[in-house]
This record gives sequence, C-alpha cells and structure tokens, in this order.
Amino acid sequence: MTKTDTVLKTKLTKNQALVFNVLSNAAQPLGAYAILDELRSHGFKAPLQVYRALDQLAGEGLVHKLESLNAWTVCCGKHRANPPVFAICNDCGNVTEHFDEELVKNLNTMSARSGFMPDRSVIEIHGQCDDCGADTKQ
Amino acid sequence: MTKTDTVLKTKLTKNQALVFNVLSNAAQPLGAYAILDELRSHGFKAPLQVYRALDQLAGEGLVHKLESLNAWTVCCGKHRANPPVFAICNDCGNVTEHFDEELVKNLNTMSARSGFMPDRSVIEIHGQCDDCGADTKQ
DNA sequence: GCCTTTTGTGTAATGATATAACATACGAAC
DNA sequence: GTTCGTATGTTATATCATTACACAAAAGGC
Repeated sequence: MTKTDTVLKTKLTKNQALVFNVLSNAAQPLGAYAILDELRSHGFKAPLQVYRALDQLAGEGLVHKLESLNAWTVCCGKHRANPPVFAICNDCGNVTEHFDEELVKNLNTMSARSGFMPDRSVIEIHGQCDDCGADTKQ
Repeated sequence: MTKTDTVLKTKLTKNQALVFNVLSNAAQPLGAYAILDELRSHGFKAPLQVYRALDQLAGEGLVHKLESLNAWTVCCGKHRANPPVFAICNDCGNVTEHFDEELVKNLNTMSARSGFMPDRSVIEIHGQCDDCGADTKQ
C-alpha cells in the first residue's frame, strides 16, 4: 500500500481488496507471484489466494490480464462494453489502455463474415511508446 | 507425421522441420509439451528442443503463438505484413486465422494518437464459431 | 586439405505461471 | 443456533518456459 487505498466501486472481499490495491498502486502490470510477494506481509502464503482474487476481479471487469505478458493490471474504467486495447512499450515496459469504437466495429464486421460470435477480445500491441521514441531520436 | 509432409518454403533445420510438420498436421493449436510428446519417437527429449524450433519458426513467420492459449499454430500464409487476427471457439476449440486491412489501419491510427509505434500485434478473439452457434440454435 | 567460426543440437536443472484437491472459517437466512 | 453458501487457508502438483553448459556438424577463409 503506497499511494492510496483506492475507493472501491463494488463490495470486495478482503483478499480481493488487497490484490486490487496492490495493482492500483503499481506503476506497471504485475505477475501473480509479484502480487503474492507484495501481500506476504498481509498473511498471503499461496498463489491460489492471488489467483482467486484476480479471477473474481477480472470477472467484474476491475482488472485485466495481459495475455502476452502473463501479468495483470487495473482497468482504466473508461471503456464501457468495448474491449480494451493495450499498448505495451518494448523499451520501458509501460502499458496504456485504450478503446476505439471503430476498431470494435471492424472486429465485429470481420467476425460476422465467418459467422463467429465474439465474446472476449484480447488486443495487445507491442511497440515503442512516445517517450521512448523521443529518447532515441537523439 | 500423419497427413502430409508439407512442402517447406524455407530451408529448415531438422528440428524445425519436425516441429513444423507436427503443427501442420494438427487440427488445432498445440502446446509445446504436446509437440514434444509427438516428437519423442523422433528422439526429442527436452522442451528446449521444441522451444528453439518454435522461436525460429515464429521469427520467420511460419508459425504463430496464441498468447491467450499458450499454444502454437502454423501460419495460414495469407496475411503478408498484416498482423493476424485469431478467432478462437470457446466450445470446439477451433482456431481460424484472419486479417483485415481496415482493422490494421484503425490500430495504426489509434496508436498514432498517442505517439505509439506498433511493432507486433496480438489480436485474439474468443467466442463461438459458426458451427457451434448452429448446434445450439434449437 | 584443416583450422576457425558459426550455427544447430543434446541434456540437466531450474524458474515461472497456474490449478487441483481438500480442509476450515465465517456470515446470512431461516 | 443450525444450515448453507461463500470466502479463505494450505499442500501438492500440473503446466509452460528458460538458463547454463557441452558437443557436433556445416560454412568459409587460407
């Protein structure tokens, strides 16, 4: 717990709240075992305590899993029903969450062409963020 | 080796060719350890033999990793420079590879807004495929 | 040729991520 | 206050991936 004990939108259980707060205060996405280590001082001893909380939080849309990093981050909260798009910087590791109506339409159109019914979308773009790009332009 | 010993586009090493053929003949994406098991009869003994081949094949664009499944599949070969989009059926597990110029444009536009330079995109849509959707309609 | 360098391969050990199975505690409903 | 569902605790294990080191085979210079 470093920055803030974030206001919770939903009634969370003790473990869910602990995990959510660790993620809220993290500068970058964390792996489940990193979260576990953060919470050992609160009595956490086993990965399952973390995974259970993460699964429940993800189910409520409060956190997302970054599949290509095997890491977790809090939801920015700005994308209503739209699937999130993550931009992941190869250099500094920063991750930003975005959403785009047009892109969602495209995905739906594309899915419809083959009769596919989308349910959950994983969109993660790896590349170089603005800051790191600026750094390398001498 | 069941269906065909697929014609190779590039000069592959022995292990790369073995792994590529296993994936070519698989109905669905395979995990690295499933590939390993398929190749034990060819003398494979350690996961690294599989992972090395997969990394090299992925580098040449001959196979893709499905990040949300931790599994691997051959490239359909139809998407030139465009990032692939995978549709993954929750029910039957079938995975189809697509691409879409419009979608790529959207991703690029979206990235440009925040000064992000895309390099590699992971786009995986989970849902229900046409066949499985038809099954559940009465 | 034959030496050197690069690339591919073999093997063991370990690290990192995730889940199964079962036991216990706690709060709400009745 | 007993029952029942949900949350939690704990151990063990499954699954996915890499490190470190050794050896072999092909490619190029001379």
